[in-house]
Amino acid sequence: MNLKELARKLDLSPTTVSRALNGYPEVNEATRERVAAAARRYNYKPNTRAIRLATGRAMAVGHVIPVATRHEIVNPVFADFIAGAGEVYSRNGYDMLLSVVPDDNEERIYRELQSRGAVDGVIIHAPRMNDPRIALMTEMGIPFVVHGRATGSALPYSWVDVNNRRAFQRATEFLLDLGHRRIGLLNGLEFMDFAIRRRKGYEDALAERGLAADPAIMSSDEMTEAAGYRAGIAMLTRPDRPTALLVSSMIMGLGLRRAIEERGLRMGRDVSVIIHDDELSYLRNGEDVPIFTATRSSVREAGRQAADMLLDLITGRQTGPVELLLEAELIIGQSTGPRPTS
Amino acid sequence: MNLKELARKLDLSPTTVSRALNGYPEVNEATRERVAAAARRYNYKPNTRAIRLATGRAMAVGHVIPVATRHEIVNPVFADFIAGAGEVYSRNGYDMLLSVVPDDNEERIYRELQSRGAVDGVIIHAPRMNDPRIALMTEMGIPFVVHGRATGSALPYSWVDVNNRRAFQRATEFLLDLGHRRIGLLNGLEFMDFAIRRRKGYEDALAERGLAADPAIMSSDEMTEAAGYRAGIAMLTRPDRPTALLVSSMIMGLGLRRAIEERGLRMGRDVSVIIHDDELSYLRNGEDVPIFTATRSSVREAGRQAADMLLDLITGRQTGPVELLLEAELIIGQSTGPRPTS
DNA sequence: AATCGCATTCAAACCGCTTTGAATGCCTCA
DNA sequence: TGAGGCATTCAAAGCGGTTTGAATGCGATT
Repeated sequence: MNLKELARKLDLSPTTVSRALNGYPEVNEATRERVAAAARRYNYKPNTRAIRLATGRAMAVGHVIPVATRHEIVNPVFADFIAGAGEVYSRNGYDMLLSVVPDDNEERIYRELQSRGAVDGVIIHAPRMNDPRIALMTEMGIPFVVHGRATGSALPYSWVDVNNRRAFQRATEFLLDLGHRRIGLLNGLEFMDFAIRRRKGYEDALAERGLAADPAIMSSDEMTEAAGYRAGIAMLTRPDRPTALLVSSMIMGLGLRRAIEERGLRMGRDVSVIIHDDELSYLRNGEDVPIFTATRSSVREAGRQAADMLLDLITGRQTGPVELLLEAELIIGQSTGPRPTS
Repeated sequence: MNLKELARKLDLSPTTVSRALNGYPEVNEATRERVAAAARRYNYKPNTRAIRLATGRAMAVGHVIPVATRHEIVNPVFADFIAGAGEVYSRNGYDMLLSVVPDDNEERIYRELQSRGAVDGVIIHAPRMNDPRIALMTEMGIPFVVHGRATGSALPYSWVDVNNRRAFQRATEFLLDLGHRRIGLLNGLEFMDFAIRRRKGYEDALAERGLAADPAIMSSDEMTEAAGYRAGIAMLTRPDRPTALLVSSMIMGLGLRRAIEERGLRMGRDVSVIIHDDELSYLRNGEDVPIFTATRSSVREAGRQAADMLLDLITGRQTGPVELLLEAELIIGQSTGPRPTS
């Protein structure tokens, strides 16, 4: 059952039927009702493909998921980010298009999505420093929202980000207040923007108390369990081992905990740990009592906000760059305590 | 740049250009090359919307990701499964459409995908016992592949699954061979098909040695870190605590390890643990030496296989139900040892 | 020289909707 | 009575491809 057929049954032109169903004002109310009834009766559903071609809108949003070619790693926060964004899309009748792409091949995919007219807008994931994608998107003229920011990018753009600098600054200050002086950092890869900002926050807090960051107890790596373990072992076997550590993710924190326990130490007593908690649904930081003291910010909520913002840009409800900075909470768990005396 | 324009530049008809690009045989080779060169030069990409309308094919595959309404949990294996499937799709020019849906609302979404003509086929995730979606898909006549199986479904259907029963049977036997007699199970939710099969394998192995499964040391829950911890604490505080545990996921295993260590026990000495390892990219089971003894099967590979199978069904390269049972490896790590004498 | 077959190419219809510009009918007002 | 205005409906032209059926040109065959 298509529009033409339905129109014939009603003895109306396709034009009128289309207008009746799409709520145009120039249709007689009686006619509109007749059409609506027939549409219901014959179970008419307009063909999406035709609508898209006719209107020129894709009614779809693209998410390009870069897979680190180096280690084939998929960022675990995507699942929850996308869950949040997906809610918003389906509420608004948009589809979500996912492209999984080796991260050395992203530009081609964006260009293709654009020229094929497959999407009306795009979410940029995992921005790096001076990320070239921002210039690319701007040049292509596709509405886009960045999840995170790209330090060094001259152009204005829309983004949703957590205040990573502030979060890690506060976390560091909290450790300093507990008396810690030797505080290590287990960071993500430091060409990722969020990692740069976290490091900045950490260094700023130390500097403010006249402490210098010690590269020997700062690491930067993929945020996996194994990397957390590896860096943990390396730092904790040093004679001048840190008494506290800042960790960029829950998963890394689990690896670190393994290292701590393997070294016969106790987390929260011998070594204090603060992680960043994205509130991944399958990896909650404890239930009533948090396992880790953490800077916390829901990545699912970020997904919702970014999707909302993007739809605003696509539909023209908003123009020009929009920015949203979410603050992370600092929640106190069992993994921190005063500097051990000894 | 569209087809008409490109044709004009080449001084050819749209027909010929279209055929040249789509590899039809009736085009002169010289012409084909000329067209290909021009397409490259002008960066021509056929408009997806138009192709879809003209051919009636969506050139897209749907993945419906159910989000557990109870706890809002996104299954962490999706990310890697989708990474695997996505590779296959993009190699074949298909798009991947993701719908994130509360799990009580799935049917409507499938019907909609179908009637809107948004996809050519669908992957069914996380099948449950007697899963109604199989009958639904069959009735709607959409090609589909199930990731997993649905015990109790009478209809034939295509699937890709791990031999979960066999994996857990072997794992249990391995523990029995190490002298363990009191072996617990930390399973996923037991309306999920894979969980039913794992339990079956575990019970079969016990029964074969004349042992009965003890419900007091069997749990079934969401596969989160917290649930692993909770079940671990519960079982390990029993006077007749198990000396070995089978765990349905790496993440749960991490929670269990936390419980073990908190109880002052040592994993691999006081308590043996075998997990199931999906080889999630961000959660590798150790690097050279596995942390956990594990039944191992790559979910990313499963994603590739399922996608391949689905495309075969869509294009008609395969008809009728196809089945693929992947065997899990049993890899020995540091989390198992002989039953402690005491 | 006329016919045929083959390799190429093309014009036009079509996919199913939206949208523009025009037409129709009826009522109102001068 | 005729013009103007308004409400309503319609025919036809897109959107950008694919596909059908016909046309063209040319060498080979009779």
